Amino acid sequence: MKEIANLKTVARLAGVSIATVSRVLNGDPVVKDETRLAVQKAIKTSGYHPNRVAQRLRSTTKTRKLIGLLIPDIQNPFYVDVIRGIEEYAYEHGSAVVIGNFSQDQKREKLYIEILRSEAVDGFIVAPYHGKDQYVEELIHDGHAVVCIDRGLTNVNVDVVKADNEQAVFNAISHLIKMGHTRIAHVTGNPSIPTTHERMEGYKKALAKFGLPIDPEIIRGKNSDFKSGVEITAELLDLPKRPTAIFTGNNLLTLGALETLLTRGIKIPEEMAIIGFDDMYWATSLNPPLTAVRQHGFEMGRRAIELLFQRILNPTRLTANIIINTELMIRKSCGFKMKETD
Amino acid sequence: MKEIANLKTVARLAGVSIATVSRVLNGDPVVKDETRLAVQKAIKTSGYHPNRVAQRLRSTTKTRKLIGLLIPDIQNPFYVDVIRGIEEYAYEHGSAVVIGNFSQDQKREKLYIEILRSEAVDGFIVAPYHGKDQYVEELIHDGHAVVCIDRGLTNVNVDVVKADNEQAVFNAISHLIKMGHTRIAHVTGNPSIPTTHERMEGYKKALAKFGLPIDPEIIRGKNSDFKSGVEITAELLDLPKRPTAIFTGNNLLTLGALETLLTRGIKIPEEMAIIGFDDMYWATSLNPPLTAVRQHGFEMGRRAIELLFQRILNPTRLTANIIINTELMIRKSCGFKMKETD
DNA sequence: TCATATTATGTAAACGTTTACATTGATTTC
DNA sequence: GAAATCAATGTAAACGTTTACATAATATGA
Repeated sequence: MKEIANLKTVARLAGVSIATVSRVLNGDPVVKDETRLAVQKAIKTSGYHPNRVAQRLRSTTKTRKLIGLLIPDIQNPFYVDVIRGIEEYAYEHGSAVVIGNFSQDQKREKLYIEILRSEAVDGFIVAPYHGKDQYVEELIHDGHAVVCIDRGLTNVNVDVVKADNEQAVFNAISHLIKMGHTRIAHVTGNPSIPTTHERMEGYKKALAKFGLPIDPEIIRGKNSDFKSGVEITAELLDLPKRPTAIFTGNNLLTLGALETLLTRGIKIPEEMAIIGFDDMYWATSLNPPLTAVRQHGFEMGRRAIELLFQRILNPTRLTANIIINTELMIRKSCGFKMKETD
Repeated sequence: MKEIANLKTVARLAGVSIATVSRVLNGDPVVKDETRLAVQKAIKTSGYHPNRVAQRLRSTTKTRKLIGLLIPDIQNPFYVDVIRGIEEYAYEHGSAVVIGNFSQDQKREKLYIEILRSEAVDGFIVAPYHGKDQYVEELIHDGHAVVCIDRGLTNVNVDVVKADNEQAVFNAISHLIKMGHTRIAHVTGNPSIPTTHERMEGYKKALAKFGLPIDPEIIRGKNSDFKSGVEITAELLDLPKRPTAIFTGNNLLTLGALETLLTRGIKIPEEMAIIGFDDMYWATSLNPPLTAVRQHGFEMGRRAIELLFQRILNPTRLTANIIINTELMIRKSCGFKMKETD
């Protein structure tokens, strides 16, 4: 390992003390221009780069440009968008991001929180495991800067950036109803995730508004993954009184549903309409192109880290609750039912 | 901020010195059982967690459980698989992962390398920007533990985990030829990426083996993204002498190609067959399901971090070059041509 | 001209660990 | 019974920074 330049090296080279070098590095206006120049030259020739570990250890006061990110499922492209939004902003500000992907597993979430704590990150962006999340609550309680994304926390005041889940699903279901559907299934996600309930609310309210009955038979859910989408769609198809449309609670469920419809040879949208939550990059490459609820993940990530930076600078400011609007991207997967009912 | 327990706190609580506490924490067998018990109790009651920043600062010798990951494009799900493989293993070993997504931008790659260096990570897993990558080479030269993934480095001996790109594409093209295709287009990726060339090699060798001509007109590429896939496929369709099959160089290009085929109303595989590099989770939900080359990204990630850990423990061991086999997943997107030639 | 204010720099402590070395008390050896 | 060994623990330096404080050099005011 090549011996690496540190403050001492630079100080020796410039013929000053390490304090002066440090001052130059931190832009302290007190140093004489002449000295500053000499130091800057020494920094250059020695190839010095500050050691962020030492910096972080030393100063509890300043922000030290490392932030922690806790993601429930990195396989879900929605979170990849979120990550990109966060990372983009972090990059612009010279910060690095440590990512913990806890795979919707609480034990794992806990371990990552411990690691990130002891890495002394400046703050956390978390999509909590659950609306009640003991570990995240502790984090906040202990005075760490925390911003929740996608999901809030019921017991605690905290900055949150999320989508208008209920409204989004309300709009999507309303659209299906206007298309003439009266028997609309809902493939829901993991019930321990707060968004699942919000989306359910929107579903129920839309049915209620149009005076349609709520049939528990066609509201089904296991997890929020591909496999559940496959299985539940199969169950729905086997029902004596089949739905004519399916609303899927996230992008993985959507793909699972599509696979089942495809292998069973069900025509979309003639035999089964479908709207999915999450408008992914592959939605327009599908045949037919998928009508989907678009969450602006990138934007959400960006807003979250902005909030986090603000909180780090001002730990006592009031908590904010940012709701990002969704868009219903109408394409071809639920388009023809209306004609049947003409 | 709640005052946080450190060695001193624990030492005071247990009535010993901080050295003894440290010894207990590191499992030094020299401490008396009685003392060990007392210390362990104090650790528990104080809620002590070691400060990884201080640990990392202090000891250059031991591995300090932080590894750096440099990814060219986190939007590409192939890399998400790789990340998952890495992260899974890291998690099992109590390590954390700092991710830098450099978006195939060399300046950005450089900044992340600097950050990760100064974070004193134990080692790096990198998919280099280019076969010649000055910054990664410097890293290796300076004695850091580095493993390359997906792409090697031409100038330097380094551990590499990659796919058998050439063979993979050779197989895919051979399959198309056996299906009766004689005019097969190749939508290639960004030419600065080493894998692009390896895949091209496989394409050319397959054509050569079957005595088919190589027509530059139908070998086209810009970048490795969705947009390029859309545009190049449109160009191919507008050609006076249209190809009957397309091979796309990565999953983003594939989706782009599919979108164009879809909007133009081209029937797959009757009017245009397609095989894509990268078998993504959405491949079976496509209509028709996509024939694709499967790279085992998760496995690749896992092997890479195994290599990295080995190298950290033994910096002088010979470099390894692990080639992970791919599989051609034959589905429905290039299935019917044979009949036409019957 | 001398005390005082100002400017620029240096000194040393601190952050929380690990670890070489020193110290203590007990035990063994001759 | 003194010397030597051993076991268990403590002391203090070190990692690379930042920063309060001390110091030195210079300028200011009477």
